[in-house]
Amino acid sequence: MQDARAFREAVLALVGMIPVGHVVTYGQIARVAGYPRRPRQVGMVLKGLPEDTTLPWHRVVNAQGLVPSRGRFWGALLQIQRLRDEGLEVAEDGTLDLERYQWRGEFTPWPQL
DNA sequence: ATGATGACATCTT
DNA sequence: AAAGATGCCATCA
Repeated sequence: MQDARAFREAVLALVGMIPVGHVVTYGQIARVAGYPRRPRQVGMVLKGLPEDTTLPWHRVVNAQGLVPSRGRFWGALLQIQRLRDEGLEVAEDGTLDLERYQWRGEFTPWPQL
């Protein structure tokens, strides 16, 4: 590990690069950030985000396409709501079609945003 | 300081 | 295919 603070910064940066209408998994973020074995810490970072953050944290889901881990956490409903607002089809359970929505492209800063 | 917990993933029964 | 075990490490009690 290099630095917890740097890790957090990297994660936040990547999350902000997720295109609208797409989602990524925790493992994906961790891997691209350069920390292949720390998907969990990614979640820790997001948990620490302020409520008024502009970061699209709702576009981060687990590897199964299930929104929050145990089905319902503090704001699963909110996350699902937001995803739907962006035009994604999310089931009541919070499950969604990863094959269809997972972002597979490069994580680069928005070309025009 | 030690031990338990967790917005997860992956491997092994 | 489904359930259990392991890895990981920052945060909390």
